[in-house]
This record gives sequence, structure tokens and C-alpha cells, in this order.
Amino acid sequence: MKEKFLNQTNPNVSVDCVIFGFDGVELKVLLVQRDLQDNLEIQDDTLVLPGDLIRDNEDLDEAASRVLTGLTGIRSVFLEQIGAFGNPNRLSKGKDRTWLEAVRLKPDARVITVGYFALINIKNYKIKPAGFAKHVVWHDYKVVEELGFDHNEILDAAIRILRNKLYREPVGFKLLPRKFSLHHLYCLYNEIMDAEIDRRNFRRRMLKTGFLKETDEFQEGVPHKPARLYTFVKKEFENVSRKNFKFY
Amino acid sequence: MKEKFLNQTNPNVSVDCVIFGFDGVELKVLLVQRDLQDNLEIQDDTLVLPGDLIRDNEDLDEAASRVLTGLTGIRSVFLEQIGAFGNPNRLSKGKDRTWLEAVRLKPDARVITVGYFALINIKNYKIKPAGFAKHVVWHDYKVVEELGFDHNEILDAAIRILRNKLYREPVGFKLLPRKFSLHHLYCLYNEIMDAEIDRRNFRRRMLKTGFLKETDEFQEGVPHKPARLYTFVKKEFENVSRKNFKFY
DNA sequence: AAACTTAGTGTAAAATTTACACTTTGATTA
DNA sequence: TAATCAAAGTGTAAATTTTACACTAAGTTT
Repeated sequence: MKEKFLNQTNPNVSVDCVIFGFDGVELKVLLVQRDLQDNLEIQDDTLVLPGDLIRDNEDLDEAASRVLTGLTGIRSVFLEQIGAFGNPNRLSKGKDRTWLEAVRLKPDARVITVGYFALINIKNYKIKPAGFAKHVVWHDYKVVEELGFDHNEILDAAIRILRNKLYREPVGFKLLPRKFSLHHLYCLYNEIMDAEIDRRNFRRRMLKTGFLKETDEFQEGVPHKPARLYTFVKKEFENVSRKNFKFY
Repeated sequence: MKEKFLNQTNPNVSVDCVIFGFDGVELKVLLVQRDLQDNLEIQDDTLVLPGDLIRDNEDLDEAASRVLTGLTGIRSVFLEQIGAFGNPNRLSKGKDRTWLEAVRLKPDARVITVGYFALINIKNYKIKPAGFAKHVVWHDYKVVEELGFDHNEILDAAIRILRNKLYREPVGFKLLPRKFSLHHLYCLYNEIMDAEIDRRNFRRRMLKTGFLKETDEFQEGVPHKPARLYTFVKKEFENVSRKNFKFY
């Protein structure tokens, strides 16, 4: 069976989601194998970003949210647009064509996709391989392996934007559990910025931002001095473009 | 006659351009009155951003470039994507519907638009009211008047992005003639950032960036000491996300 | 020649950033 | 139970950057 919701689906516009998670060491991206439905004869293990055509009654953000929720069960989450990708040849690689012809009602339609990126707490949910995709993997974000369609380009754009935001907006927390140690946050920054930040300066400056509130709780089960846990506190966040603002 | 190029035009995706220019005092945006073609009976002086549906063989950037060139004659120019706008109700205001029904072959089609913003030297060209739009105006960017469709939203996004870029990337120059005085640049920064920057500090820091080269030429025809003119020099521009980089 | 207008310049105080090493705490092990 | 291990947690001095601020220079007009 080809696509459901045909009458309500826009054949020319899709969304694709770059879903980031942090396991304490590596920044991961959620990738899926394309769903071949009942086309068992096709051999295709290409990884792609989870995505879907948009429906006529939903906004772009809603479509991205639907994809994210369908895959992870997570509802309210950090989800922001990356931009639109519309190269006329973005669907013309061999395997991409094969897949489109097997699954899409209008396999030749020009499709513009709108990229989104999400930051989630990797431990907060179980991956549901239902719906779109049978195989779902958390992949190190430094992958260079070739994804389907133009998804490497979308992923690169997401990483660029994430790096730019990390120093200017309080977004790092979104990847952590509600209570976390400064060390945890520190590792996150090092991993995403691919840098080796000074530990003491990081700690002082991060605390100075006023976005952290200490709790009375400590790490448990570690074979050394347990670290204090903090929570993130929302506060009025003035316009980022204020010249000297640095998030951390 | 309704739209030309119907067979090659994608009814679901458009581009809209926020074209900025600086006249020495105010930052301006180029707005057009919708082209009603031969529908003389319709009364509609709503201003909108210049835009068009995309064609099947062109990339999004190319479509935006086509709109810009068609209107201004300018070819190579700073042109960057703002993002995609796809609210299902973005075309449903009364006058917008009237216009769509008069001009579009599929007036009910869902249209997602991709916003672009351009920075041009306002004096470098003559506006050509040919093609898309009969009436073309440079409007102060602080306008709050209501534009057609969701174009206020697109304009706001463009301004936000421009402000963020101005302090981090060498983009201000794109709005100036090839040779300009530091005062000219200073006014540009004050106008865009809606601030009152210290004149001496601005001068020192701007020169320190290494993007300016002094010429032997000076202002002419001014009733006071003439200012030296500078040119912008391209140099390797390292990744913006370097933590402490400030453009000026 | 005096008045006017904008161009162009320097410095000292304050704030921020950087580099850097030892003590504390709790768990494990000998 | 004392010693060891591993990561947590802390302070300071030097360098750099940012800020605030006022007068002289140059060319035009009156």
C-alpha cells in the first residue's frame, strides 16, 4: 500500500528532523532506515533523517513535531527550524529514486524539505520503531557516512546552528536530565564544540549566568567524591544580540 | 492572463525577498504593490515583499535571485535564506484571497514560502517596476504598517537575523558603496542596532578587525573637514562560532 | 579672519578573560 | 583500618578587552 492520507498530503513539501541526544560522552543523532513497506524485494539499508511529507492542515512546526512524537513519544521539546532545502536534484541519487518509486504515489514530484533540529534528553524515552521506520539508531554525530537524499547537508547545517547557539543561548540543558552535575554539562560543551575548555573557568562562568540552581542532591554510586546536582532555571532571557552576551 | 510558465511552476512553494538598502540615514526595505495584472476592477494597494512561485528547474536560491534581479537588475549580491514559512492560514486574509483568485491559476493551493534577505548598495541601481510589480517603494524598516500575507513576520525575522549577523560577520559593508567613510559605516551600525555606539571606540575596533583598507581618497563637496574613504577587504574569515569573535 | 561643522585622536580605570595546582571527599583495596 | 584512587571543588594574579570621556585639525561659509 502506498501512502495513506494522500488526499490530505502535500506532495511537494516535507520536513526532516535532526534529533540530537547526549549520552554523557558523545553527541548522537537519531537516524532511521527507510521504511520499504511491503517492497521486500528491494535491498536498501541507507540511513536517513526521520521525516515525512506535510499534511494540508498542519503548520511546518506541527509536521516536524508529529514526526518527532511518532518516533520518540516525546511531545514538548526543543524543536527549531534549520531552513529549507530545495535543490532540484536532491532526490535524484539512484537508491533514492528506487525508494521513491516504491513508496510514493508521485515519485517524480519535486519536493522541498524543511529541516528541523530537536534537542532531547536521550534517557527520557524509548525509541519506537513503529510507524515510519523499522530500524532506528543513535549515531555519533561525527559520522561522515553517506545518508540518503541531501540529509548530510541538513545534518551539517544543524550542527553549525547548534554550535552557534550553544555559546549564546541556554540550550545545552535541553540535552541533559532535569538534574545534572556541572561535569556532565562540561562534557557536553566539550563534545559539541569539539574543544577542551578550562574546567575551572567553565564552572565559574556557567554559575555566573544565573541559569543554574543548586540542589541538595548528589551523584550516587560513583567510586569517588560525588558531584552536586543542579537544575536549570528559566529566567527572562534578553535578546541574544546584546553585544557581549555569552551564554557560558 | 493568469500566470505564465504554469507547466514549469510549482504551485506550492514560493520565495519572498527582504531587500535591504541604506541611504546614509535610514535602513530601507524594498516593498511592492501586488501586481493585479489586468484586473482593473480590484482595489488593492497592499504592500508586500517581492516574491514569486518557484520554477521546477531552479533551486530556491536561484528563485530568490531571479526575483531580486528581475526587480533591481542586480546580479551578484548578498542573498541568504531566512527560513520557511508555512502556516496553513498564511494566505487567508480577505484581500490576499481576492488577489490570489484574480491572479493564480490555483488560488486555493497551499503555499509554503521561503524567505530570503538581500543586502544591496541602494545607489547601485535603478528600480525597475517592470515584471512583478508596478509600484515599488523603499520603506523605512521600522514600518509597522500591515503588509500582505504573512510578510510582516518574514520581515521581522529578517531584521532579527541581520542584527545578529552585524556584530559577528562582515556584512555591513554590503550595504555601502565600494568606498565609504568610517562615519558612513558608523551611522549604519547605529541605525541597524538602534543604538548609540561610542564613536571613538567604534573607529578603533572597526579598524582593528583588519577588514578595512584606507584609500588616498576623501569625501568631496562637504562644508567641513572631508573624511577619508576606506574599502572593504576580504580576508579569510574563520568560523563565526569562535567564542570571542565580535565583528566590530 | 572668525565661526561653524565634522574628522580624527589617546588614555586611564574597570571589567573580563586567561592560565594554572592543590585540597577535599567518598569508595575501593591491600 | 589505613592507604590509594578518582574525580569534585576551589582562588589568584597577569593579560587583555572594554568603557568612558574631551580636545585639536581641517576645510567651508559668512
